Parts: sequence; C-alpha cells; structure tokens
Amino acid sequence: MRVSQLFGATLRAVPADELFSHQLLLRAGFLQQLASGIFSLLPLGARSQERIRGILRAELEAIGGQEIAMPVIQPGDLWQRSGRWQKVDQTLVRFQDRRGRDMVVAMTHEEVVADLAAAQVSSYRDLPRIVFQIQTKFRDEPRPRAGLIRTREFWMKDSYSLDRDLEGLRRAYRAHFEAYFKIAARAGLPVAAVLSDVGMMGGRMAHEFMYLSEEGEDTLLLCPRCGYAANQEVAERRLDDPDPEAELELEEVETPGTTTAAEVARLLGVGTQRVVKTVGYIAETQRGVPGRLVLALVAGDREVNLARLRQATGAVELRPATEQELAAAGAVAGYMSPRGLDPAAVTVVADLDLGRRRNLVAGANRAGWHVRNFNLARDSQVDQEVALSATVGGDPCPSCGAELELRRGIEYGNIFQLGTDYSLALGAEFTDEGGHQQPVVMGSYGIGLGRLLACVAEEHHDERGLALPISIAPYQVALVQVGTDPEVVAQAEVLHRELGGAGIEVLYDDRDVSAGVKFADADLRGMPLRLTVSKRTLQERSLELKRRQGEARLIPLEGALEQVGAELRLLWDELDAFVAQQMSPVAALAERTFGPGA
RNA sequence: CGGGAAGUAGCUCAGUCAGGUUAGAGUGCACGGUUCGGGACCGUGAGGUCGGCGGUUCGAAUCCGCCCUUCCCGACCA
Repeated sequence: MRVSQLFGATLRAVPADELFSHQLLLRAGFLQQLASGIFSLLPLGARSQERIRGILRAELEAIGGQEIAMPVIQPGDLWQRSGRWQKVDQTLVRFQDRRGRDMVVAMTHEEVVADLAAAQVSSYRDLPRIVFQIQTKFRDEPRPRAGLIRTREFWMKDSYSLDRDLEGLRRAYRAHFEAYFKIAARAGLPVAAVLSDVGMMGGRMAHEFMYLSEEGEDTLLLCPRCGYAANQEVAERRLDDPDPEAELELEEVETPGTTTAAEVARLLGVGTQRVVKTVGYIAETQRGVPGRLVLALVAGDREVNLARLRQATGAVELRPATEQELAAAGAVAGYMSPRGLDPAAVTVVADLDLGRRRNLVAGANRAGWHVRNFNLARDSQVDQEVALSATVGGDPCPSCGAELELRRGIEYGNIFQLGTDYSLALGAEFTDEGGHQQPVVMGSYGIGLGRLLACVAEEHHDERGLALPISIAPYQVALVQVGTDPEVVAQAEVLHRELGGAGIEVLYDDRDVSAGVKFADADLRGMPLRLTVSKRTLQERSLELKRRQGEARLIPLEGALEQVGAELRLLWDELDAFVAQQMSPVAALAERTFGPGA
C-alpha cells in the first residue's frame, strides 16, 4: 500500500481530554468517531481488526468452534420467551417493523443460538458443539467513554457451547478459559482471569478476562500469594473469627444528631466496625412492577456491594429508598435498623460479618436513639446472610488469608456457564440414550475486538505513537523513501515490489514530503519494522532497518530481502516466546480453578 | 438519570465576560518558490448556516429562553 493512496491521514491535533492511547489511534488514522460510542474503522484500523479476527478464528477453531453468522435484527418474541424483554432496560434497542411486529437490535445472541439448537440438535449424538461468530453488537449504553473501551456499537466474537450435561459444559468452559489467555497473548497482552458476576446473562459460573491498567473501569482484588482473583462485585474475603463474648442485654441509648456510623461510633466510644449500618433499597424484580423495600446491613466501616445485593434479592433494578418509602415501613432514616419493622413488608439482607460479632450498636428506629448489645440473630429479622459488604484492598484472601491487592482492569472478554435457562425457555432439547428429552446445557463466551485493540494500544505505545505487536500491526513494514532523487525512488520501488512478492505486507511512504514528516508518521502508525532508503544509504549500497522502538542499522541491498525476512521471523519468534511465557502458568491455573482432567 | 464543561474553517482552538465595519490563529488543503534524514521555510489562495429554533435590540458568534449534540465525573453496565 502506498501512503500517497491511503484513505485516512495522520492528524496533528486531537481532543486533549481523551485517553492517550485513544488519541494515538485517532492521530494515526485508525478510526473516526461518528457519534457517541459509535466509530468507523479506517483502513489501518480495519486491517488491525482483521488481524484480531484471524487470531480469534484460529483459536476458536483450535477448540472445535465452527463459525456461523447470525442476524443482527431479531424478533422481539424470542426475547420475550427468554424473559430478557422484561429484564433488560433501554440498553436493548427495540423497534417495530412495518407490520408492527416487535424487533430488537441484537446486544448478544443466546436466544438465537438456543433457537438454532432447537432445530439443529435432536440427539445426544449432535453434541457437544461450539459455534461462534464475529460481528457487531449494539448496546445503547447510558454513558459511552474512553474511546473504544466502552462503545455502543462494537465488534464482538461471541461463541456458544452446546452440551448434554454439566460435565460437558465444564469442558467447553475450560477450553475457552485457556483459549482466552492464548488469544490475548498472541495480541501481545498480559491478562488476568477474575471471577465475575453473571449479571444479565444469568447462569452459574463466570470469569472476566482483564488487562490490568489504571485506565480500567473495573475494580479487581488479586491475591499475590495464591492467585485468587475476583472482580470486586463478587470478591470475598476471609471472615474474622466469631467474637467469644457472651450476649448482653439489649439497651436503648440516646444518640442525638448522630446519623452516620462514624458519628455514632465516636459518641459511644466503639470502633465503626462495631456499628451496624443499615441502608434501604427498593428492589424491582421485574421492570415496571413496584419494588420491595430491602434493608442491607453491613458493618459501619464497610460499603454495600450492590451486585451482591442484586444477586441476593433477584432484583433487576435496585435504587436507594427515599425517606418517605422508609418511613412508610416504620424505618427512621439516620437511626435505622430492622428492629420493630413488619417482617412481611421488608426483606433484610445482612453481611456475614455481623452474625459473627456480639453486642453491636444499631439504630433504634427512633430519631436520636440507638441500641447497644445488638446481636443479629437474637434481635433482628434476617432473611439472608451473604457476603454483602465490598471487599477492599488489604482484606484477607478468602482462600489463603494473605492481603489482597486492589487493581484496576479493562475487561476484554468474559465467559459464562449458562446452564439450561435459555434451552428450556426456547425448547432446545435433545434425546438421550434412554430416549428421554433433555435440555441442552449452554455456555456463552465473548470477546470485544475494539476493546482488545484499545488494550493493545494502551500496552504498546510511547510518546511518539503506537508500537504495535507484529500480530496486530496493519502492515509489517513501513518503507520510507527519503527525498525524490530518481535513484532513491527507483530503489524504493524495487524494494516495495520485492517485499510484496515475498508476501511481506508493506506500507510504502512514496509521498513527496520531508523526511521528518515521514518518520513522524511512521512512528505514529506503529508498524514493527521500518526500512529507509536514501541517497545516504545508497552510497553504501545499503538501506536502513529499524525496529519501531529499536536502534537503526544499515543492511546491504544485496540480500536485503532475506535480512528483512529474518528480522520479521525474529519478531514472530519473540512473540511466540511471549505467548509461551504467558501460557506457562495457565494449565496449572486451570487445574486449580476447575480441578484435574481436561 | 444527577453534576460539570463544551459546540466558531477538514482538525485543534482564540474571540463571547463588556453586542458595533469584511469573524481570527495554528494545522490541514490548493498553487508557486526555496529546502531535502526527524512534523523545514517564504509567498499566494480557497475554505464559515459562529450547533438549531425562537426572543431582546437600530444592530447578536457575543444577551435571554427552549432544544440538539459531544466530552468529563457519578449512577448504571459486559
């Protein structure tokens, strides 16, 4: 490709408040924004995405995946049958076709896969299968942000496993688990797998694959000793030993003007962790249906983990209760607790910590009053005890007790064990050996191509521009001809032709602009290798070879093709070594996560 | 959805507080010339519904109202 012909120029100036790696993608001419969270890919961006697609295809096929193509526009009826028509908010774009039939723009494809399976799978002999596709999704996100990190329209590799039982599902899940490390490594990314919330997907087990970065929007807890890793939404911690002390008699105590746990603790001279913090939420289990009051109880020094609360209550929508809603149930804001409330009117969810502590301080549901010697089981209605408070950095690891580290991460992929919810709802059943109808057991696995590219740009750049791994770069070689001296041009043309003939993909800067411009553009676009031809190099019957972030050296024209090929092979070898290094702990990690076997 | 900021040339931005000839710069683009290994320099030129609608005024990029769009923080979310 000749730079003089390229669609999409480099830019000098882009908005200053964007993520730096995203600025580079914009400046290098990889993409252009059309609307909030909606981007076009220019030729360079499209080629990089094509590289990613290649890696995805190869690794999905390596675990037995078969590529399919499903519709973006789907009948709303399918989503009504799965129940997600009601569960998902406006993130799901709906419209009616000319005949007034409800339609949706696909945000994911579990329904369609289940519908396909209903027709295509009839016997246990038709299982297991893994199908995948690579196409765009649309999710009308409330707030797109950070370039390609959170967009509304995005390319996704989504695969789905179909199995006869949980054993099969675990195998497919584990295969994806290992493949996802490989995919990231081949793109030059180190990643971590963390336990995650199942969210709108439903189902049982889920992992997210994270590129660790301070720019990430997810909060993770990682154990440096045993490797425990979880999204904060589901992270647990080792609980304190139960208090040995005996339960004392409950007593009311006047605490005027103390409406926060910290104030009460100070006034009564106890630690904030010995005060029960009660937070009221309204939990809607179906959109549009009036919700129920839920009281969340955590220690005074802790925050409520909303994902956990949502899970515990089965809520699709969770919002703080207003003072009026609290008062209607008899709860007094600022002095609130479950004491004296109608058990039929509220659901009480308490953190596991609280049941292990004795003689705490809690609200009295009476303005200006608290109670001492509050003991959860004795003194309160408790509907559920779960790990309700958010785990934070420094908390003890749930599996080994070491101090957890808090990190930020960008989620480039996730895997879900769905189970049989969709199969049952959409009639995906097969006949087993005994002639019995069984629901297909499903798994769902996604990777965001744009996010992966954004992560690669974030990991591989410097002040001058992108510095892409050879597996992701749109071209392997940037060829620069310095000046327009006929001899130089002729030699550059020869090289361009010969490299192309050797199957090497070259971006040839044939423009009549100053050398500085060409070098700056080459650095910005980030191809792994740069070749320079100039009068100076030709005087020595040579050309210059330089890695994007390496030193330049002269190589003789004679045999230059072989040298370039060797340098490219070296780059691939180094990437292979990186992949091997990234993969070396994965088998053991999978063993620890899923147990022995394959 | 709550809070904040912004919308002026292809791009990045001044000008708006304090209304007043023909609305500016840098960059990009076109043409000419000088350069020619790190975004070189000189000259000429093209390029604008000042986000939209309405209002105030003799006069609005500038003041007022409504709306749209974009970005940031939060809520939410994969």
